[in-house]
This record gives sequence, structure tokens and C-alpha cells, in this order.
Amino acid sequence: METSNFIKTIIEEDLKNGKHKEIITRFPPEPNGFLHLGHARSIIQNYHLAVSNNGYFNLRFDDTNPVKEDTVFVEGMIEDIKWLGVKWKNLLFASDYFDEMYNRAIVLIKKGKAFVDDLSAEEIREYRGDLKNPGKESPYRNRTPEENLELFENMKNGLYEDGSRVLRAKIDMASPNMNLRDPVIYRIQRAYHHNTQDKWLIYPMYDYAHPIEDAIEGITHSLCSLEFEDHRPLYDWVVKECEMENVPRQIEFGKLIMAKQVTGKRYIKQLVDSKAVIGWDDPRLITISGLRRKGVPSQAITNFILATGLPKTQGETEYEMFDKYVRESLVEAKRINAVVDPLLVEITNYEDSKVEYLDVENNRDFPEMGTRKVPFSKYVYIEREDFIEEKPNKKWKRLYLNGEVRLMHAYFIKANEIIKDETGKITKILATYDELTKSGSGFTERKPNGNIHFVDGTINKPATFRIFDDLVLDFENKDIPFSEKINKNSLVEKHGFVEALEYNVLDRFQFARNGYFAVDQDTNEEKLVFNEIVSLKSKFKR
RNA sequence: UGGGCUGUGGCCAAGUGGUUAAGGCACCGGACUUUGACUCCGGGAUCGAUGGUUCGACUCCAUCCAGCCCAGCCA
Repeated sequence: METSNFIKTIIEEDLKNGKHKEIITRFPPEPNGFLHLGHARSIIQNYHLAVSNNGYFNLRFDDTNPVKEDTVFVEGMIEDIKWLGVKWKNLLFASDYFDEMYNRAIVLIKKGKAFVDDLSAEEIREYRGDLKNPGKESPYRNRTPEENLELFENMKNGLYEDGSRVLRAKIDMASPNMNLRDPVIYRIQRAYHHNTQDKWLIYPMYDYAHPIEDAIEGITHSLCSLEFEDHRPLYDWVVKECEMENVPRQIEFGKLIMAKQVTGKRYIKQLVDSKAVIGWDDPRLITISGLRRKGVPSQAITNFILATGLPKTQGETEYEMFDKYVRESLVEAKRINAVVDPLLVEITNYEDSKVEYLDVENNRDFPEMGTRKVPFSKYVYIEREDFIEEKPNKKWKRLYLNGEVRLMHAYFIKANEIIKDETGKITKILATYDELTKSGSGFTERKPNGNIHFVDGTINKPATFRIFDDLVLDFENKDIPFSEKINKNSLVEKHGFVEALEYNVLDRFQFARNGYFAVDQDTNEEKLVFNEIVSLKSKFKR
């Protein structure tokens, strides 16, 4: 199930040769959006790597940019991470360390490793050079530590306008690695911070803040995605020059990207704003909240993430692979009957007001789950697609005119007549049942042409079934604008019947021969709504 | 074209000098079946390319090709 991976190998070696006694990891989201399946890789792997190696895991919000962040996102993320079954030892914020970061910046300045720059943002960009040409040094680069100290304090105290000055690390303007060309490490930003309110006017940049956060917490292995590989030299530089005691090691891995899934913030926002989806928790989205609402068990996500590994490559994983883990996590769901697209069957030779209660296993594969009583009477609903007038080929294992099938757990029925309305649509099947074929009676005289499920015609509950499809068509096609690629039929609501049982939001079932479904939160006294979590696999081809 | 990284069957992914090149998903056969489900059997790659080192290379070296990332006072 769990694959080996290069980070695990590194960790095991660090443990073996005594570099670390415990492994401490963290998940450091910026609270500026919602978590999705891709983030689950980082969350679960970080957690797993730590706790399975005698260590622990921290949840730390990287809230160094107040203009983008909000407390509603931290709340949402906390809920999602809890739901994933991931337990953090400490719940922290980068902003918890702003004082420490400020003090370390002073250390840098005193050592002549950082300076206050008066260049404008545009000028800094010009001075930085480009991929082919080295940058040139800022004219303010050689200010004395004393002057820098004063200027930096003034920045902190609000003597300067936003954007008028920055603190920069003094590294190498000619480095082929752009990140090392005197990166900005502090900027002035008069913005309300969700945690520190208006205490600070200056905020540290990611490249400066992150290594300090990791070092303060004693993070041993700081996992991040591939695009930060170029930042590693800077990460190491900050840890060293700021004289941090702990030396965390940054290791980069490939993000989890699901094929044909919308995860980009602005695209999801567009879908939400245009009402193409219900919200960020729409079951068609792979946001953690969307998956949760749809009914996906968190264990499916964990198993999928662990199986999918922690690679150094950047590929796209097919959704079918995830489906497999979802199905696997639902094998113990109660298996009941639901007719998603009903077709009425009248059993003409069945006594009018008679009702039989059949004993049915809740889950054939888990007898300990017991049985329940399923009603059967003169009128039943079957799936419209389980009937066809003429048997098309020998492979058709369902009902057809003059054919006989078994209604699972009940009797064989034979279709004798079709009733149609004026448009030609079939409205009812007249059938007869054979009393001798009752399930459990041991009848073996003849074989039915298949087994189909049913729901009693009167003892049932009407329900809405939401069936989902890809949100976006032609996903890879870059020539079609996003708005035109939205699949208008990504949500289809069907109206049918389920067994008359108790249904609570998020209850999960297997609807025999249909798929796995969960009760949606839109359910109320008036309506019962189910989401299709994942269909059953099927070899049947029309 | 400066720098960093990646390239194993349709997809994911182990393997790091000697294995018949794991495993999973998908797919195709077949068995079983009161879910065309589940389960169970069986099926496919010579490892981006080309050279080299070696008794022996997916694993080492060189060159080439392809893809991804970097020029925010975002993370």
C-alpha cells in the first residue's frame, strides 16, 4: 500500500546515523484559500512521516502577508485537516514569531548581511537583471550597519510610506540563481493582520520567514514543493546567517496533480461566482470540503495519498486511481436498494393488498451486519434501464418482454405486457411472478435472465439523486476559454425511490447495482437528497 | 540560449552495478457470482536517445533530446 520514497529514505538514514532522534514536520499553509486533494499530499505525508518515525507534526499558518489572508481560511483549513484525521502537536502561526524575526533581522544588519534599500519596486526589478544578465548592486547597498539599523527601526515605526523602502539580504547580485540577488526580506505594509492586528507595519517575506519558523520549531525536515528548489540556498543562508540553533533541512517533492480537476483558486472562484457550482464545497470539486460533502470517507484520501507516494516527479494522476480507494473505503457500507430512474411494474398475479417482508442481508460480505426487512407487494419500481422490449443479444442479463428475471431477494418475474403513453414512453410493465421461485426457497429448476433490484411501489421514500460528471470538458485544450469548457451537464438530478429507512446527512450506502451514495446536506423534511460518491464498476457496455 | 530539477508500460510508482525490471490504477481475457459489483486467475515495458566505463548498467560517465520551475515589496 505505502510506497517507498526518497524522503522516507533520507529520514530513516538520519534516524539511523543519529542525526535526529525524532522527526518533526509541519504543514505551513497560507490562510488564503481552501484546501484541496493536492494539499492532502503534503498534510498527510508530513504527518505520516513524523508520527511513524517517533516524532510529531505541527500545523503552522504562514501568515506573513496580511493583505491576502483571513481568519475564515484558517478556520476552514483547521476543520479540513481535523477531518482528514491528521493530528498536530502545535497549532502555530508565523505571526507568533514576528518579534523573533525582527530581532534576527537586526542580527543580519549588524553583521552587514542586510541593508535598507530606498529603490522603488520598479528600480529593484531593473537592477535585478534577468535570466541571462547579472544584476547590479543598489546604490544603497553599502550603508553602514548603524545607518541600516536606524532606517530599519524607522520602517518599523512607521516613518516611511508603504513601498518606499525595504530590507534586503546582501548576498550576490550576480548569482545565476535569481533568488540570491539581494532578496527583499521585509516590506512596509500598513494592513490589518488577522492575528497581530495593527502591531506591525513591516512584514517579513516568505524566503526570510519560513526558515526561521522552521528553525524555531525545531523542524527536522521541511518539505515543500518543487518550485522551491531554487530557494533552498537562500533558505540555508537565512538559517546560517541568522544564527539559528536548529538547522532544518528543506526537501522538495512533486505536487499531486489530479487530471482534469479544477484546483486553481481563480478558476474555482469563477465557477462559484458564475453559479456553475454550489460553492467551494461543491461535490464536483476536489476541495477537501467538497469531497467531504460528497461523502468520500477521509480514510480513502489517506490511503490514496500514501499509495501515490512522495515523488520527485511532476505528473498527473488519473482520477480513476482515487476512485479505487474510495470504493475500497466503502466496502462495509450498508447495501440497500434505490431506483434512480423508476419504471413501474405491476405484478398481475399478486394479491392486491398483500405485503411480504423479505429478510435481506445488509451486506453479503459482512454477515455480522445483520439483516433487515424489505417490503414486496403487487407494485414495484425497477430501474428503467433494466428493461428493454426485445432482448438485444445473449449478453443482456436484464428484463425484456416475455423474459424472466429475478428481483433480488424476492421472486422471478416475467414481463408480459407493456403500457405506453401517447408519446410512446413506457409507463408500466405488466408482469407475473412465480411463487415457487422465492429467494431462499432453494428453487433451482430454471435460471433467470439476470438479477435486478427493485423498490416497493408504495412502501418507500422518494429521493433525489445527484449524479456528477466532469466539471470541465476539453480540459487540456488551451484554445478554448475556460468559461466555454464548463460542462453544463456535470450535475444531473434524478428522481426515484429508496427503501423506507432512516437517513441522516452524510450516511453512506451502496445502492445495489448503482453505486455508493451519501445523504447530502440539502436534505430536509421535504426532500431527501443523495450524492453519488462513486459508481460501481461495470463491465456492461451498451 | 544563465541557473535549478525531472524523464521506468496509457496513468501513478518501486528499483541506485548482477532481480525473470516490484506493486497499484486503467485496459483486455477467463473463473465465480441472487449486485454485469466484490473476489480469484492470466495478459503487457529493456527503463527519453546515443555513445562510453564494466565480465555485467535502469542503476556510473559523456553528449544530446524532451518537459517543468526561477527575473512578486506573493507563498
